[in-house]
This record gives sequence, C-alpha cells and structure tokens, in this order.
Amino acid sequence: MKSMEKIVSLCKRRGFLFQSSEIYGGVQGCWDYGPLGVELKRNLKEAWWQDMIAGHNELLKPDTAPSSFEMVGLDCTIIMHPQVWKCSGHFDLFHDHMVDCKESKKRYRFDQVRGRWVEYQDKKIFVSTLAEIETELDDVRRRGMKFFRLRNKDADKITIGDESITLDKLDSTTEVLAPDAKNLDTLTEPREFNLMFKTTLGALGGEEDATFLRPETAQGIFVNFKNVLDSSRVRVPFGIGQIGKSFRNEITPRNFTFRSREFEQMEIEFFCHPNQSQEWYRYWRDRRLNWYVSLGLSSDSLIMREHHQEELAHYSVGTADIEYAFPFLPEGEYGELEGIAHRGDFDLRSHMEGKLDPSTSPMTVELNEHGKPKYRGSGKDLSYRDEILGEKFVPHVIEPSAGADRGVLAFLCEAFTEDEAPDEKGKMQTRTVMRLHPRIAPIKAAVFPLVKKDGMPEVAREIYGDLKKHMTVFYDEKGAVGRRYRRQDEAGTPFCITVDTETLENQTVTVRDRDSLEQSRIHMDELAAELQKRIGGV
RNA sequence: GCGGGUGUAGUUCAAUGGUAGAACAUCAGCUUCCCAAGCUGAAUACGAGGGUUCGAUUCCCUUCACCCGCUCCA
Repeated sequence: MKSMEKIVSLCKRRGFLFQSSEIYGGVQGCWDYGPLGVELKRNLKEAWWQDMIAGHNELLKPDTAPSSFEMVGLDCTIIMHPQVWKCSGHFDLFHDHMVDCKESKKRYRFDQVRGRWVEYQDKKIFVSTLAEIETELDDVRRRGMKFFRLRNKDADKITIGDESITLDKLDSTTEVLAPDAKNLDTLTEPREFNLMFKTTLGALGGEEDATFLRPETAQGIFVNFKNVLDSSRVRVPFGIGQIGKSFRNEITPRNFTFRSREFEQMEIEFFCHPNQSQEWYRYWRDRRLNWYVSLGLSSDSLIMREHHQEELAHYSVGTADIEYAFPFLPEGEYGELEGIAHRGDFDLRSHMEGKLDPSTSPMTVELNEHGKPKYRGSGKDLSYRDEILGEKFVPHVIEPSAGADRGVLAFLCEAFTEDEAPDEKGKMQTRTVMRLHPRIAPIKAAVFPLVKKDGMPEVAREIYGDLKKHMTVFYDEKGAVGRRYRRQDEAGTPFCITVDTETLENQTVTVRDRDSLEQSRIHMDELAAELQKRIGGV
C-alpha cells in the first residue's frame, strides 16, 4: 500500500527531503533536499536539460516534429524590472481581492462574485451567486424569494434588476446576500492577497523601488528574446529553455512539496511561425508526456488533460496539463506536473506594445481610464524577420512548463514499493524499495566487500575509487551484506557490486540488480562500461 | 483563512502532575562467504513561548508545524 505517510517518513529518514528550518519549527510551504534528494533532483534537472536542450540535434528532424529546430538555454535573474510583471499580467492577476463570508466561512474572489439587486416592498437587497451565466438569473430569483419568504405564486411581487454586476462595482457590501449565506452583510472587507513575494531593490528603497520575486521563469526568456536572437544566430522555429527558482505566496501550501512557496521550474518557450503553432503545440504536448514515461512514470498513473475551450484564453489554440495520480489525492484525481500552453503572441507583443487585453480579438493594448496604455511595454521591436520567407512576424509561443519539485515528488511516489520476502528464519519481512529509474537514482552503484577480511575491503575500495570517476557510488563494509543491500534498496540504488572470494581469484565481481535481485558476474575492468550501459541515457 | 485532529529519540509508537520506555534504525567491538542473523556496549526525544503549581512532557493560554475537510490554486 502506497501511503503518503510512509513516503514522507522514508524521505526524512533517508535524507531525501526535510522541512525547511526544522529546528525552529519549520516554515510552511518550504522544503529542503537532503543528501539523496539533492542528487535525485539534480539528476532529474540534468536529464531534462540533456534531453531538451544540450542533447538536442538541430540537424535532424524528429519523427513527430513538423521540422527540425534549434534549442538553446538561458539563466535569468529572479529579481527583474517591475514593469515585467505589469506587462505579463501577473501584477493584476496576482493581486486578488478576496472576501470572506462570516456565516459560511467561505472565501470568494471579490471581482468574480456577481449578482443583482432584488426589491420587495420597501426593501432592496443585493443577491449574489456563483451560478453560471445561463442559470444566474434563476438562482438570484430563487434565493431572493427564499430570503423574503415568498412562495412561487408570489414570484411577480419582487423586482429583479436587469443588470448582472460583480461585487467590486458596489459601494458597500452591507446589503449583500453572500452566495452561501442566509443573512445579509456577512462579507468581510475585501482584502488583498498578494501571491507574488514583494521585495525592495536597494538597501534604502521605498515603495517606488518595490519589485517582486519572479512567480515564473518564463518572463526572463521573453524579455531576452531579442538578445538571444542577436547573439546566437538561432532561427525560428527554436526554443529557449531555463531551469530556476520561482516564488508564489500560496494561500494554502499543502501535500508535502506539491504546493511549495519556493519551487523550481523547468520551462521552454518555443517560438514558431503562427501558421505552424498548432502542429508544434501537439508535438510538444506528446513529447513531454513521453518524457515522463521514459524516466519511469507509469502511463497508467499519468493523464493528459486538455483544457476545455472555455478555459482557454481566446488567442490560445490549446493548453494541456500532464497530471499524475499522486497518492495524497483521492482515487481518480490527478495533480499537475507540467502545463503545455499555446500562448500565441501575447507575451512578446505585451512586452513590445504594452500589456494586451486577452479578451479582445485581435488583441489590443489594455487601456486605463484616460485612454492610455494601462501598462506600457518596452517599445522594443520583438518581431522576427524570416530572411528566407521574406516575412516579418511576431512568433507564436508554445510553453512546456514543468515543476521540478513536483517531478521529483512524482518519481519518489512512483518509486516507492514494499514487498515481502522471508528472512532466513522463514519470517516474512517487508522490503522497502525505491524503484527509481537508474538515470535519476541518487546513487548509481554501491560497492561492498562480502566480508571485512581476507583482503576483500582493499579490492572493493579500489573498485570504488575507479567507479567514482564515472558516477555517484557508495562504499559500505559494515554489517551483514544483506543489511547493506536493503539499505541501498531504500535509497533507490539500482546496482550493488560485491567483492567475494572469487574476485580474489579471477577479478570478477557480482552485480546485484535492485529490482530482480539477480546477480551476474562481471570482470572488474568492464564494470564501468557495463554499468553505464545499464544506466542508459547519457 | 475557517473547522477538526496531531506534535515524545533518526523512524514508528508507549507511559506519566515528581527518575520518560520499547521496537526498528544509527555508532563501536566481536562474529559473519550473498539479501534487515546473533552477542556486547554506546549515543539520542517531550515543537516553541507564556501561565497555573513547591514541581508541568502531562493542566490552561498563545504560537509554529504537520494531517483531514472546506477555501484557494494565475
């Protein structure tokens, strides 16, 4: 049985994950990687970088891709110019105003709750509802009548306002019947929930120097688009990848590292011709799903969830989430590992012209009450000139955005297995094994002398030293060999190399496989090559 | 942010208004030729702050963290 409790406890016990600042009681939503965890996470990030960026061959067209393409990397700062977040839309989106209902204890986005004025005799109240647009009027009528204790036959005695308006357009909430309340005036004052971490540039900085820790790494790529074009001779279609920390002040961090306040992203912004964006979207969506499977996530536990048309910004051809059946979720529910979004030209154009209004088509710059751009863009030309087509255009963007910490968590959950094997007394013992893919396993191989005598430790140490030049290895000569095997099972080490009597005679060692428990005999000199073959990847 | 629950050793759990125990894990030694064996020994814990009390890990308050449900999740 995979329980989150067991996984969390193993992570702590073996040094995969610790709570941040634990000796002071911990900090909500912050987690540290221990000695094993840091290797696992590094391996995952390196596998991503290798498979997406460094190892990409721009000369060959992948089978399923519309054409060949280039990939380059980037590493941007966490603190950026404040205007970046205004034009990206994060400044507005992350400054939600929320109200709490004192009666129902529910919380609502202030600008998302709508309703109508309802009048009966001398009394006028504002009935709010979360119902869909189509059923909104009926819901307001029903709740309004209930409030005034009217029967169906009295339906015409109340007057319902023609206009459906949101709470933020009201002067006060004292006459408001909250969506889940029976009484009036149960809402608190709207309060700001700032989901971005505010910080200050410069030691003496005041409010005008305020900026934010980035809530995503993507914007660093967009604002460097021109720099990359000018310096690296890449041509559309091409992608820019980045791995780095991002910060979101989550209201309710929970579920171990799944929703952390400080987390690491692995993002690609892929720039292509608008006419080809749909094909590229499908290519990246399928390729990214396969990547997780190739590293050992079971396809039964993964789903690709395409967002419905109504969830999409109008400029987007599609957005899909790759989701994993985390053990802390109820049966049949999935948590997001990665989102692949078609972003059109929203980002590049917003950084050129000023923040666009995504609800307009074609998109125009969002204006303030004076008819000026609400947030001014950089004014720099971020379009692309295709010399072959003789065409100038703003590329469309496909964004595969993965959470590194969520990936690590998914692989930990997937790897955790318990099986039962009889010990030498015939008593059943539980064996805990982390079946991590050899490519991401923190330790690739452990080296043991079978016993701590007869010159076996000396030979084993020599092998250890040689292997260390090629991969992460672990040396252990303490206690019974069975116990040492079990320890490595919990760490997810795929191979254990044991020096025995035969080694002293013919220089062969046994290689024990973590999953099959099978042992094969290999000559010492071939060990590094053989292990690298079995680990796969690069 | 709301409601409920839980905080004791590295882990999983006991007990107690007056000296805090166990199992496994860890370390040292002996033993050991292939899957958590055995023997001997060792180290290690009451989340934090305040209050009540002669005395608090235990009772009370506050706080922090974790778990469950709601809420939120661009």
